[in-house]
Amino acid sequence: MSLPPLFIPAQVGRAGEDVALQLEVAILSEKILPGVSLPSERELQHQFQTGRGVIREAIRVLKQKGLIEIRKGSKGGAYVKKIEVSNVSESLALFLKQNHIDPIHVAEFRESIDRTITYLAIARASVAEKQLLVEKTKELFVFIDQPEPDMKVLGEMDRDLNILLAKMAGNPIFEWIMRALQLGFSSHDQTLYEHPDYREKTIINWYETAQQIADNEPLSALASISIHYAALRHCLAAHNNRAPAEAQRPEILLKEDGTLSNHDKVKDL
Amino acid sequence: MSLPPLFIPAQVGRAGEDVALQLEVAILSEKILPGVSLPSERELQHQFQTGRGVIREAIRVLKQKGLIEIRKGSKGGAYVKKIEVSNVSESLALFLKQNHIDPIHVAEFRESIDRTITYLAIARASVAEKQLLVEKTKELFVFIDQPEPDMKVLGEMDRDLNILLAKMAGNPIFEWIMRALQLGFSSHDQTLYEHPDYREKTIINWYETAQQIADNEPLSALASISIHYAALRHCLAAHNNRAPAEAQRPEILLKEDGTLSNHDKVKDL
DNA sequence: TCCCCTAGAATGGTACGACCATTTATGGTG
DNA sequence: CACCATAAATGGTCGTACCATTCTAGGGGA
Repeated sequence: MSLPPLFIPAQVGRAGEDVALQLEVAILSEKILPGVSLPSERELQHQFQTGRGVIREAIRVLKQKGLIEIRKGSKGGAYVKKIEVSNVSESLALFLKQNHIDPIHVAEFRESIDRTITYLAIARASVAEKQLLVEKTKELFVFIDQPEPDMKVLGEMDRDLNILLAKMAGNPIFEWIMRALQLGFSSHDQTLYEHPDYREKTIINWYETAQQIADNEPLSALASISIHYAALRHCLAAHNNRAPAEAQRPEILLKEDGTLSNHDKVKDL
Repeated sequence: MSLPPLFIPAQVGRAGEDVALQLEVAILSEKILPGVSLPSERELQHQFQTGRGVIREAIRVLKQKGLIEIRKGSKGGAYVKKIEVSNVSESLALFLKQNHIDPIHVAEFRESIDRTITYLAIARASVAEKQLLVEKTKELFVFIDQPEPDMKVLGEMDRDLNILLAKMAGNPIFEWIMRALQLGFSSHDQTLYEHPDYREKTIINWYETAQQIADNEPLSALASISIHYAALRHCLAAHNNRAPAEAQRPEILLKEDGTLSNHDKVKDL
């Protein structure tokens, strides 16, 4: 109760956006703190003087933005949470996905990021963190010589290693970028792990890089990274030759074919 | 019509997510192309065998993800669009806002990106592009010695220069990242332009960098960039000293104060 | 014939009410 | 004291009605 009620009635026509905006402001300005729930939908409905549908749509938007988390049942509701890197990464991943980025460009970008991350990690990470990285890379060795390794597990370990390293750089933006890249192209490093040859080399390379990071040898570590990406480029080139896959983007369909209804313009499954 | 109807009825309990997911897959797999609209809400309602509210919530999610654009009226509907950088930058900005990212981290990230971009631009851009960059940087000189420069125009020119340079790197990812950064922190480089001293130095530095790129002198160009960011760091440090702004994040409130209703836990306006 | 303008249709936006499903708290029963 | 049934709170779904906006087609006037 009380409260010059925090929220004011929404204007019609864009009530949804209005409500979402007011709630977002309240959250970002920390008038509602992480861990606390927003009022229930029915309560908000009263405060905003609007229909419940509007409230629900606004809440969906906030949920999508990663600002809140929704729980069902008694004591349920929309709980404010801290934005986490993983939430934000999705949009970049989506973006990269829909724009058909050439894997070679992704590799190039990642190499650039990786080099900086490595450099920073050597300078900033604690001895314990560096040692942890080495230990984690050691775990990869169980995959060597296996004829049929569990690619899912291997990919996940690789991903975790990359994120761990990014964290060690001590700059959250790098972690964000790395997570986004992993989300968008989890299948990416897979190409390297597919061939037993490359797999072994890549795993050894990971271990050596970690060791060089732990030993504070930036030049050696950067050299290892160069080797890794040279292998990746080589591998990608081989793939491309096998399947040139022109991937021409279809142009936007114009609407002059007025004879078709919307869902007739849709490609068949 | 036709169609083994593209979409299948949604399960209850999480129908909204289900619908959103199916629509997203249809869009990302290009079963529905950019510029074409999804079926109307009422049509989707039939295809998914669900209520209209569910459809609307799903559509809100897609809109928030930046996958579609909604138009009212006849021939209105949810039109698929290509994802644009603005969506990425919005979530990036949101992330930085709620997590109180240190500007120094942004600068660090940008420096890393800038160095790679410069390196690539020297290797890949055409002579004409490089000359264009030089010409554009020359235009900055009109701002030197002006006591009250139009910061808006200056900021815009700086932004365009950055994006132009990113384009010259010949890898779209760098361009997009640069655009996102510019949109997310347009105010960022402003700090450098605010002081007449730094302003002049920064402008001269831009020109020198462009010239060195045109002359294919990567090492000199990288040195110039280092100087630029050293100045930026210095400038940011000065700002921080003036306003330490501890910005302690309040810890998550626990729920043991069961006597208060949800909206009583909210801070007053 | 040509232009404008209005009426209708299509579509998203809002409101309300009912009921279901899930979760938590409460209190009774063994 | 432990366990379980019941009630209450809350999000999730459905359906209907109506409003607001936009496009289109057809009619009326110049």
